[in-house]
Amino acid sequence: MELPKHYNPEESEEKYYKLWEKSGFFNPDVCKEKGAADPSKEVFSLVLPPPNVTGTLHMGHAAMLAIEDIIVRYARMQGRPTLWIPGTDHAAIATQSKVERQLYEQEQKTRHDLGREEFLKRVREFAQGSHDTIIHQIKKMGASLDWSRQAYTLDEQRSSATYAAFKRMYELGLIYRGNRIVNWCPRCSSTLADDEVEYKETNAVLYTFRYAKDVPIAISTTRPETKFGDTALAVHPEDKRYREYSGKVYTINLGAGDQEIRVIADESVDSEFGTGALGVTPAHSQIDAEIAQRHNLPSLQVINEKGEMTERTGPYAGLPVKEARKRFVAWLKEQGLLEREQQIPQNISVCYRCGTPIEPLPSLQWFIAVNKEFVLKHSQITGIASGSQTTLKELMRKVVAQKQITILPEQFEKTYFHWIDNLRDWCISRQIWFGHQIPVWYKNGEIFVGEKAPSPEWRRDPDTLDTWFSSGLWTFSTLGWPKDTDDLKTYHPTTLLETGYDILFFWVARMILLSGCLLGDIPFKTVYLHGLVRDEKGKKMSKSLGNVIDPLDMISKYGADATRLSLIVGVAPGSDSKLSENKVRGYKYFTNKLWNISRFVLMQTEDYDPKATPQLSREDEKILQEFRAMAQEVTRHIEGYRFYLAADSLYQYLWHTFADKVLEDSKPLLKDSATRAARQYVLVSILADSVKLLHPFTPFVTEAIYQNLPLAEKKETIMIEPWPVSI
RNA sequence: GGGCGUUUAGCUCAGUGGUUAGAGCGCUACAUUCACAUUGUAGAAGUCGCUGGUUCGAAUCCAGCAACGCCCACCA
Repeated sequence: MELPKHYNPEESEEKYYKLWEKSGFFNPDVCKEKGAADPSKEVFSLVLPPPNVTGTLHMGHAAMLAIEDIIVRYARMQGRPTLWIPGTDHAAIATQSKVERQLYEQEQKTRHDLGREEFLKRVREFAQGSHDTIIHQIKKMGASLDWSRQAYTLDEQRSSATYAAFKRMYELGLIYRGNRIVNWCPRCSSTLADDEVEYKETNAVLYTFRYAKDVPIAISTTRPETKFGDTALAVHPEDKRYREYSGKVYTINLGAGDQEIRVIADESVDSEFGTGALGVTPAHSQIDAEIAQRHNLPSLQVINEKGEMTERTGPYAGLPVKEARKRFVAWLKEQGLLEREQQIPQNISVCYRCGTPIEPLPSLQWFIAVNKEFVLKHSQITGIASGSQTTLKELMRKVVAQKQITILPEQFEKTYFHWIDNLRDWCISRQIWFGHQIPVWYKNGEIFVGEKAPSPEWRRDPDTLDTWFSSGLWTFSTLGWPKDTDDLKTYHPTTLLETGYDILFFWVARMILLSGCLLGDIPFKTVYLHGLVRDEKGKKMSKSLGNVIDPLDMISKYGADATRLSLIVGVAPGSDSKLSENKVRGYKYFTNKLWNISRFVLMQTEDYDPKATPQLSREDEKILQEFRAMAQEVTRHIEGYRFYLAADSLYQYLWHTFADKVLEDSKPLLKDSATRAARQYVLVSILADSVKLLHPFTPFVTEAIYQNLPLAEKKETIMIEPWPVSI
């Protein structure tokens, strides 16, 4: 059969993805049924990190899909029962803000103008649209996901898992409600978890002033307007300058009534900074709150959830913080209290979603206690016996420290431990509407935890859960938990988690926490982290820079196979990579080269008998041996997650050995009837095994070639061909 | 402030103690009715960041330094 002169990706991609879906082999149950998977072999399971339903997929998603599909197709060709679960994430804050922005741009309305129900309807519509686009894009990449098991963090089953998880952790005493300093985003009007806060370098003014003329110690601050909430003045215990004042109490008036300021000594004060004295504002600073706790100081809230001054601040009440700062500094000057104004660089904390500066506030919120002891009933965790006491932090640390979970590349284990060691309680309540509404009900000071109210008089907590709480259940909520399903027994813990290093804390660590707590087990055995896909200059791709390369664009211009290769080759695990259209084009040339290699072989083997076993020459043997050596090397690279080297070896071999040397040398031998049959055998077998080795990387072109090969026995699809070498 | 990483050809990157350091892209010259011009052949191009050490031998191991990048951290 003769192939067309140039490979046409579009045609193959359309045709073969349909064939694969129809075959059912994406589903391990079908593979077992039809004999394509060996039930006695170790299962391979992987969850797709669910993309956010905030829009469309970018090159980072494409790279993730390429890597995971390589691993999954390889496992499947090993004959292992292989499950890759697809799904999407509702991404609470991200999605809600996106719809809010649209609503404001298009209709100048806020979510409050629509009301909770109507607004949520809009968000759901938007999410559905994004979902459909995303699924289409995933399929375009050739990802071999089991669509029969598709999940969504906010669908019925995942929601009931989320509520069940909350209830169990509440009963274990690990979820509690508390009044604590939280990271408050005034724009989102919601709390944020510690790791949802980012830092931005800015220039700030450091004001040095005295509370009053008779207070002997000046303080320095960049937030003078918070000083109405000060209840102490802290100095270092060793600081000789201030030792004599320790314990004194001053009554001051900053223009909003009397305040008592006690001079205290605390180790946490840096005597080198500013005047070496710190105004303690327990209500608006985490560190001050800790000092206040140690010294039993009262806490006065002077800024509210809207970022305005509270009633307590008298003439300043109702003013936005910036305005209050301006007026208060002017007042300090008038009073002759201001000693110095100084420009300093400062890292301010901002919301990771909208960039608005964070306002630390005391607030009544739900938390997960990471240091609290609890009894782990059934434990599969090394070093923690069933029924023994542990803490979430200990559990998270142990599974990695004892190598029950391996993180690759290894350097990220250090980052992980560093994070665990600094971990504080996780604030999981959010004051937004889109998401899982907290399953807690109130009536006359009583609390009931459950998905449904015991009777109609109970009022539900209006807040929703942090999106990472539900996605943290992903490895088991997708398998049917809290029900004890066959899927859960068969596929959990999952074999591998493959994701970007940027969500190591957000997601990976949370999955370890929640799986450990709720199942007493690890969620996955290995974590493989990939880096960011940047533009050709190494800049982050972003709409505002106009340097975004769209995966669908690349696929339609150069094909999915070329796009996949361009995201794999030259990309070291865990490090960022650079992508240019030129690189994609280069791999398009390769798919075409492969196509023409096949065209040549097929043209030379029209009279080839696949059942014959011709006598091979020494040269023939040598060529086959060289191929086998390469095939083993490729296999070892895949086993070691070195996909960049595996793909490169195949590229080198096929182009510069097989095409440039073997095929060229074969031309005379094919013309000679004495050597023709043996050479045909050599070419067909190397080509057949090569497309199998390449199939995980470039599934479409290899399927197209496979379907045309003159083989004695052929499967329905190359996808279920056994891997041609073992190591 | 703490931690992590990177530094090899113009560009992107391989190469974890052993002969003259490799690939892709780019560049130069030549070829071409041949499976493929989305091609082939040949070629130019590197004091392997710097300094010192270990060794018969170092891009590779060790120490120090430098530049760049990233992560964590509420010097208020």
